[in-house]
Amino acid sequence: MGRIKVQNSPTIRRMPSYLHELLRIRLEGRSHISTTELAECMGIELIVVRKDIALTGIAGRRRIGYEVNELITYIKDYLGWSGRITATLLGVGALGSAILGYDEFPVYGVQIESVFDSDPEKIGKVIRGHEVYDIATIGQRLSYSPPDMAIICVPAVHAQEVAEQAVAVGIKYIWNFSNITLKVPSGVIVQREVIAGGLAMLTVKMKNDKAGIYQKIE
Amino acid sequence: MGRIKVQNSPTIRRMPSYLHELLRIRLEGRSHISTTELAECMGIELIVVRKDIALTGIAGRRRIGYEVNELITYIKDYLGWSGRITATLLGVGALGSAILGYDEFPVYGVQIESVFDSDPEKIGKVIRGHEVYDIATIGQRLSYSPPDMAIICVPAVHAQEVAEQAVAVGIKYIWNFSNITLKVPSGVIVQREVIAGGLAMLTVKMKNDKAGIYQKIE
DNA sequence: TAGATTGTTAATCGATTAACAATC
DNA sequence: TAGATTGTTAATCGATTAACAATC
Repeated sequence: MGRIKVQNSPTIRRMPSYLHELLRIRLEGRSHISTTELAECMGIELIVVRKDIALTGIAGRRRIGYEVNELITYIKDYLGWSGRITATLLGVGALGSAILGYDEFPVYGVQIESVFDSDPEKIGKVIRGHEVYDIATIGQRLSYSPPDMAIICVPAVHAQEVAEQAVAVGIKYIWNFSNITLKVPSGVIVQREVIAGGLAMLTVKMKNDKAGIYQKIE
Repeated sequence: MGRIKVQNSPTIRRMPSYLHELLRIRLEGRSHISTTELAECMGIELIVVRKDIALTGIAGRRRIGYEVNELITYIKDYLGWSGRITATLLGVGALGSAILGYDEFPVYGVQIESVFDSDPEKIGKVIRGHEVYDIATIGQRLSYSPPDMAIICVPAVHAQEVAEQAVAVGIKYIWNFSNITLKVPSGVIVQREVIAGGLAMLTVKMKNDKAGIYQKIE
């Protein structure tokens, strides 16, 4: 059974918060920000922010700080959020619907392209602008050009089965909102931890076979 | 500005998963479980599970393992989930509604007692069995006997204001689902991190003024 | 007994924190 | 210049991992 280790996971957990704050700061029209100020407005120790920002590899200007746009780019790169991630939502119950309505996904580069459910009441209906497809048709609809990620919001009893279907069509990332640990083949990354207040995905960085935030990979 | 430090936070993050798994195992009618088996079925390293379980202070039986019911009790105690936590839900939009419908809250001892919103369309309506009250009446309704926790699901622009109202009525824990960092008086614990796949609250253990998972306390 | 498991102690590793150098 | 800030190196702390003792 292989495992993946998440490196710098505390830093990775904080990164989305920096990103969120920076996006807010950019909206205010600010062009530069110092770690001093960022630490102050986020309630995090200065040295922590400094170390985290340093990890992105960005160069700052002494006495001035970092260019906001540039820092946003560096953090996105660090998190692997710079490219667009296409996603399919599997299960559009209460939580799935809330996720579908989360209007900051585009900001983070996540684009939900399709929505599936097994409830005949929902199939064919349009929810938040997305037509709901029958989950039984997932192979037929997605295997030609699978999205990067499946967001699993089905009840726990169906989660494993649905995850396997997702893997079968070639999906490589699973964001698992169900209550169970999913067993998927090696190479598929299952993310089970979520940071609310941002609904941020935790980026997974591979390492060797050591401990950390694990997912069983079989 | 004071700060709180979370001790053993990696362990605390894992505890709800153990709890969830144990509840499942108990439903199967099992009376005992070994860390070997628990580690195997959860995909976590044996030694990690062993250390975590040891932290709860439970005594096991060699060659047999731990009594499932007892272990559940010890983990709940460790997390501070043994007593019942009363809660009020502030904001019943898509996410709030999903939270309201989360049927495992009672398992974890969280009891949502009241629901507030500011939308005239929703006030007075009954959503998932709860009458929605006007958020403007929160002081009048809750200050006599405030719940332990406020679950904040209002839009980011209102989150700070709503948090302050919650604090004003005497609420001591805030579970913040909004996108912003809340500024609250010292002594109120704001939890911003959530583990999905369990929607588990992260228990906060106080320590001295060192680093860790912080919340600004002012 | 042998082996599976708990229980405990020590070693290692990595994250946090402190201290200070560099410089605009 | 003085001071604010970045940048860097070292020290400390705590979590993970390894090793092994105890025992049913």
